[in-house]
Amino acid sequence: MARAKEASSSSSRKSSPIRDTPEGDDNNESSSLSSPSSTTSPLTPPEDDSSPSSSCLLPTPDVAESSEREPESGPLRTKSASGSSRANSLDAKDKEKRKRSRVTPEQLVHLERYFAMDRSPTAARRKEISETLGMQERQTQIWFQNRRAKAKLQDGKSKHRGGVGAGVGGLVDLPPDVPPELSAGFDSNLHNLVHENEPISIIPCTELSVGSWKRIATAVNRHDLVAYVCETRRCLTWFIYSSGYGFKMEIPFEIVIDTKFTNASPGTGLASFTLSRPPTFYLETSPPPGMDPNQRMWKRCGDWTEDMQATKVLRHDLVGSAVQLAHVLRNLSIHSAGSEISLHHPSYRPTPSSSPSPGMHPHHHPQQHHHQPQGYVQSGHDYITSGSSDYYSHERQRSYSTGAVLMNGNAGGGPSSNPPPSNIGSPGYTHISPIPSPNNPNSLQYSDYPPPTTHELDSSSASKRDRSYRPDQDYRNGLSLGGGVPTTTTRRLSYDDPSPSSGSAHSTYSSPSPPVSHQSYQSSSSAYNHWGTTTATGMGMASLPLPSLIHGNGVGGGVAQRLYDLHPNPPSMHRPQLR
Amino acid sequence: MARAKEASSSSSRKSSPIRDTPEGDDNNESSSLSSPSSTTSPLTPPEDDSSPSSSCLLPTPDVAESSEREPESGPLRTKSASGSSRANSLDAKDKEKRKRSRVTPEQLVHLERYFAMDRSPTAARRKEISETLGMQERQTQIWFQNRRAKAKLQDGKSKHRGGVGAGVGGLVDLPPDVPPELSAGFDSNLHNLVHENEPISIIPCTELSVGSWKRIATAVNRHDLVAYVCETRRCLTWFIYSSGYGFKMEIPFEIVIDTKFTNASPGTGLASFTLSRPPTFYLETSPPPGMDPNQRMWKRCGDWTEDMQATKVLRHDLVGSAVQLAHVLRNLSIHSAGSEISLHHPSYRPTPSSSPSPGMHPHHHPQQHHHQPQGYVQSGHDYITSGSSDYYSHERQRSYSTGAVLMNGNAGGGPSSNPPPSNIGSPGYTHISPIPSPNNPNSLQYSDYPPPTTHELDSSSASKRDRSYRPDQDYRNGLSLGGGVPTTTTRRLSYDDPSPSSGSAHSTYSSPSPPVSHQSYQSSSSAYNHWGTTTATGMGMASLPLPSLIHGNGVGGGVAQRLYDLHPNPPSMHRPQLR
DNA sequence: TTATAATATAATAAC
DNA sequence: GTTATTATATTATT
Repeated sequence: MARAKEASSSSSRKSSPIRDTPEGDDNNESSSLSSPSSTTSPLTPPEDDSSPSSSCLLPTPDVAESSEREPESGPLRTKSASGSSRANSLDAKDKEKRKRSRVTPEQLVHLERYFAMDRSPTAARRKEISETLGMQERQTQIWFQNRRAKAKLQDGKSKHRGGVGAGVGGLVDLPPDVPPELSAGFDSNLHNLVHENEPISIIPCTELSVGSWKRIATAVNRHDLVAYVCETRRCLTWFIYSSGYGFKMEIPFEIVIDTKFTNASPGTGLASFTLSRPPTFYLETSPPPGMDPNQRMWKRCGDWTEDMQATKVLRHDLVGSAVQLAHVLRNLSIHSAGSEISLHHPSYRPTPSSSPSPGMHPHHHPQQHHHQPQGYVQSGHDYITSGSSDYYSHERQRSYSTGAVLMNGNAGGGPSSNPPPSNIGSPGYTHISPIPSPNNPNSLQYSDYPPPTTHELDSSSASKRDRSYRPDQDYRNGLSLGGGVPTTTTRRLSYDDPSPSSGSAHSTYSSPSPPVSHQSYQSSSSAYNHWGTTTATGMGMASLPLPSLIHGNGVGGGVAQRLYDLHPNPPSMHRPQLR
Repeated sequence: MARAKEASSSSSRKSSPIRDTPEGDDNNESSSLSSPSSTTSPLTPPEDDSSPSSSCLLPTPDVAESSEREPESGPLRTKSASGSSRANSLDAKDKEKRKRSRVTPEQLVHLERYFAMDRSPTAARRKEISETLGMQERQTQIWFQNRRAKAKLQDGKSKHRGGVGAGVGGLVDLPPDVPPELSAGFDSNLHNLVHENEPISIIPCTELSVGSWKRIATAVNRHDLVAYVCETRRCLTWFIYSSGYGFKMEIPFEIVIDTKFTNASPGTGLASFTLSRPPTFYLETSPPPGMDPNQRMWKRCGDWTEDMQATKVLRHDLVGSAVQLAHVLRNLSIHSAGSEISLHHPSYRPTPSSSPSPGMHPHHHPQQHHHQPQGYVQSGHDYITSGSSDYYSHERQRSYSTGAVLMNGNAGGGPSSNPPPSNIGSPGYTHISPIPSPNNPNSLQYSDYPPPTTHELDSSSASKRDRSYRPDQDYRNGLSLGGGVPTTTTRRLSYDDPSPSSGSAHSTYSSPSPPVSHQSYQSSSSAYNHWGTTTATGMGMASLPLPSLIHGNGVGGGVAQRLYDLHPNPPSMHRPQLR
């Protein structure tokens, strides 16, 4: 589809490239010449000079001659032009074109954010970015290229120096081997994305649910779900990136009345937080592409979760790094003695339809009941069955997780119409988004689940991403914390029964019911097992396949959408310009 | 074959590179870093993201957790392995292999030359090149691929810009639309191949004969026969590329005592040059693959034509672009008034066995008589019969021309044994090459002529080449000069009767006798008409189908060989290392 | 000189 | 073998 075109267009790179001025030349070959020249080499080069003359004389001698193309260029090439003698004659002339545009500070801010979200945007995505920022596609492509190179360098450096820290590509995998503490902001991109003024500690996580509202980290680099603790401000924060903008809810330590930690799979745990009151919601105030750039700020707003569940449901379940979560809970516990420590350490070689592991009793709030998916049956494809080998090979599997909410409330498959005007920001926001709900089962057919091996989900980038193996981004640091899970003190002050909502099933893997959030209802198909598997794999989240960027409004309908961008119903479109 | 393997193997690039030290340290902490920015800019100033901060501090984890961005392909990455935290340990091993090698300047020089000769060498050829240059086959393959892509881009560009000049594939076919003058060097590859220090003007040509020695351009891109004029040095040059090395003979304007121009077919003409003395011969001094690369130079040497005919026969017949040739002759004529203008404009729809056209009286020198092949009979496939439609479709036809001389003197079909030591360079060179001569008619059986549509000739690449239509290289720029042929002034100073040797029959098409060189003689059959056809096509030269590289030593025997590399008996192997 | 826009090329991967 | 894309290496620029 569209993609193809873009791709093609991109190809034009050279032709139209950067510069408006068609100039082009190219030829280059720079390399060729460079080498020769550099060299020492005696022969050919020398004589060249003579050639110059030739160029003048002849009708069109050599190569490029292209001189025609640019009058302006005089500088460089002029002389050499002739180059007749040496093979590279071409080269000489080449250059010139380089106009070297400069990204504006504003653009830079956005670019960095996009980069933080996805280091290698697809052509389609690049195009959007380009349009949004008013840059040429080629320019954007190059920017990302260089940015990746830069990141890599930095990573390399930091590693050499610091040793551990920053993972390879600037991604922060997980705590290398021994990072008992919360991982700090190792990822500059992430910090940039979150843009907090206070220091924060990132909590690697893959899934967050509040009532039937759920958010699943789509892909490794997507940073569309980030949890962090700010000791300074004494609060926990759930950051969500959707449609190019950020949303977050802050939970002051003080309102956490109870916590519970459950070991989900090796290295992965489920932390449940019970609050005494709803968190505080924020959305980003980002400057329209063209105006005051660096001004991104957090602006307080009303509950942007679907049905405002976060206001109604006071239990938050976060699946993420066991170590990190345990650490967080421990810290919270400091304030008061906690209790309720649930170490559930499922065997790593679970049998496909294993029974729910002990201590993993799903529980959910009353409010969410209406959203409760029911009748889920898992027949199980058992990824798990493969045994330990799967443990690390999960990346090949796709995350079946989800039965998700569509991005901008785009229900079934049609492109989303212009989403409801920003409900966000307005406290009284009533959820309007046409999220596929149980009521509308058709919007999401589980039958559509792609086969396990497939992981293509982003409708917009599917074709292109297919080949995106991208080794460099693939660091799965198994962080095998071993099965052992840190104990956590939990304090329970009240409110609600700590049993997690059934819908969220964070217990993951051993539990037969899919983690799929609210709309998940449904049926029997074996496909539902996937979750268990996913979680089982190392950090679990890493294995989530969905790659592409969210931000898509109308884009692909149906299936693709439901897969990623799961539960975001955040304010769709509050940024008109972002398209 | 091997190739497949190589390709497959490569997949993981990154894993190992970056992080060598697995160790990790710890982290430090946390928060600190993030807000750094706090500084002046409220939000995230662009810079911060970058890294600075992060790089310093970051120990570890964070976000992503997961690792890899997507499960997808899993192939390679087994990764799984160790439980240790970071996965990459393993995968590292798998791939990595291809670390981005860099071709050396020396290799580049050779590669460019090979490329100039043939843009798409066959696998066999690539293998040879690889061995010669010490590169991996895969590497060579990729180099050619990329080089082709580059050439295409450049061509595209140049075309857009300059319009005329450089033909599509960098080939110089003929003067685009209005180039009345000699086509200058539009083809950088060609110039690189010829490597003259002075500016030159290429004369598109397809066939050259001197006595019974004949050279036919094998394929469009082969550049194995290039004629050019160097105004600076005031000489005509016939360049021949064979076995990876170049040979040339220079004809100073001064020694041209007579010229004659005959129109052969639309756009194609035959220029006959009568000299007052033999030309000067040169061979390339190319550096052995491993040593001083750019050192290719022309070294004077003795006559390298078969039987040293160029020393004995002073008449040179060149078939090529009518316009260009006419222009050349005109220039030569400037020196003295010429005469002898023969405009023979055969009908373009010749009937298969048409009678010889007027004015096309074949003539040949006495000397060559002894080489005259005799008794050849051609049964004649008539390609020509197809009529005008063939005019432009000629490229699909094969050049029947030839009854050729084998490359390194390899007669019939067996692989050539090590060719005779360089006879070249030694003035007294006596031709030793076992060229299939009339004496050994069996070595070449005309009966083997492949069917008209096939043009596959290179034994090594035959199968592969079959489909080589190669649109991009096929520009027959119609240059439709119309049937009209430019008149040419000829000056005749003496020496010999201008009547061309019968053997060479350049008169082409209307003449029943084939242009086939020395052994051609022969007879009546309609098959001989092909020349007319070939020539008839636009520039003619472009239409010659034989694509592959010459250079073949022992490679295919028999038929294939005789087709291309026709009369090259140039010094075989004067470059030992080149194999 | 550093940092970054551009360019060029090796290598891939999907057709 | 072609096209598109990425990782790199280099160059040019500011």
